[in-house]
Amino acid sequence: MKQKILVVDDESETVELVAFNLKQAGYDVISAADGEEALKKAKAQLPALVVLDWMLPEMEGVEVCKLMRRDAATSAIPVIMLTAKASEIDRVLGLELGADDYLTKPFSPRELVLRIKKILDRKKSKDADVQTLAMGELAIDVPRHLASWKGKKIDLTATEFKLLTVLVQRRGRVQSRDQLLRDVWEYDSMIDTRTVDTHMRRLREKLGPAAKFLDTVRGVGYRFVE
Amino acid sequence: MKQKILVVDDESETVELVAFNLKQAGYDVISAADGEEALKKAKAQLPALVVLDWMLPEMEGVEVCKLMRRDAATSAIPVIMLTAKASEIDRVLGLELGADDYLTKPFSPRELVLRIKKILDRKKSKDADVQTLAMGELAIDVPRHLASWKGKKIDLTATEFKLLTVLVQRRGRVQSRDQLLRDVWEYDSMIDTRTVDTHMRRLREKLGPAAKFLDTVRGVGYRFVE
DNA sequence: CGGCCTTGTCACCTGTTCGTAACATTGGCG
DNA sequence: CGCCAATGTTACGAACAGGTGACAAGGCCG
Repeated sequence: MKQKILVVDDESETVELVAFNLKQAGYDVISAADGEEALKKAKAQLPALVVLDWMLPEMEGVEVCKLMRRDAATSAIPVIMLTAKASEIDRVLGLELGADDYLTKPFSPRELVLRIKKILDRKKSKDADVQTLAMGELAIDVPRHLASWKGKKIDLTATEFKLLTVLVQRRGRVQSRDQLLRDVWEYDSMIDTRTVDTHMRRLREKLGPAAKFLDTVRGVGYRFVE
Repeated sequence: MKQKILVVDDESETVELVAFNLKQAGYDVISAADGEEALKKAKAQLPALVVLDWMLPEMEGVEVCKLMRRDAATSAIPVIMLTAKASEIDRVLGLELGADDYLTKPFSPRELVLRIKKILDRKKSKDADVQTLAMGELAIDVPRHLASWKGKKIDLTATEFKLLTVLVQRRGRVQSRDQLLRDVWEYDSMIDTRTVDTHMRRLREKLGPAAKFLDTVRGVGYRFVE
């Protein structure tokens, strides 16, 4: 089964050049010429990776990247950015955007293919074992939506499960209530930050002995102990 | 503090040979003769690195490696595999297992030590970079919201932590009370500048011996000595 | 339709934290 | 040496943050 790659650029030459090389390398290619189209296709077709031009009409490539990260359906799709200015590189790779790699224009199509391959390979191997997280006796199976303690299943609601997953994935680091609201409840939820507390309580209740992993950091937020 | 290395092999000669050379090189060595024991010790003692024989009774070295990777407690520990067959090399280093390096038997103990050193050094320099401020024995980890003195955790409230962070980030330079109020308490707080003094006192109290870093500059403000 | 589960919001309560003021000490300077 | 301003120290009430129980508004399913 071929992996699908979405190429986003408003210059049709660039798209064609990239598409040709990627097809040659054995990938399926779909394309978009502006940000809106890109988002729609990304969400509808769930490509394995997105090649995204920094400069786009209407919406900046930056915006597209941010919005993709925000939507749970597309947040895990790797993004490679194409940029004209080397000076933007820091922002691209930084946490603000979370792109996985970048290339400055003009770029060698061959190098692009190589980098794509590297990212997809890395991701494939990660998916294989990272989808089940184990913390001592606490196990979390993300795709199957199952959590268990010492082999015994724990019944969690959708929100509780997502909250737990987010905390575990960032174990060690403290997450503020706002951050959790953004990442668990999706964006601009007009939700009271105290709601997080309530869900933490329910989570703790259900986790029982495993609740010891959930740490409150007064004045800051919550953390899953390492 | 010596780094601990776990050596796993069912042949006691090999273990002894390796252990001898590693001790000579300044490492602490623990050993295990089979997979189960290896997993137990890896989890309990959290060695800095594991040397793992490919062939083990009961459980294959491969299995041990996979299981270690799956448990969050041990997933970050580097593994070096010892294998008899050169043909297995691809699988070992491949993404399937995620070993960090390999050696084919028979191997030169000297080379093993060199490779271990290389891996541990690489890892150390990686750990040092992110957001962790270290001042001698005083360590501050911003995302984890942890402060420690000689490895021992210091309990700080949110404001104390932020005050310390700001001072450390600008170590060497004197910060006026007004500046600290702005940067730690945010916006133009209507707060008495003497409040800073009180917090400095609390901070000093909790830091104990590390309080020597906090310097009062009479008539000006405070400074974290370099 | 009715009951059950989920979820967001309150209100209440507790221990902790914070800001302030009052008092003690220190250090610079004449 | 003695004074005064700056800083250290102590104590305390108010404010706050987080835990907890209760509840109502949906949503889902039989």
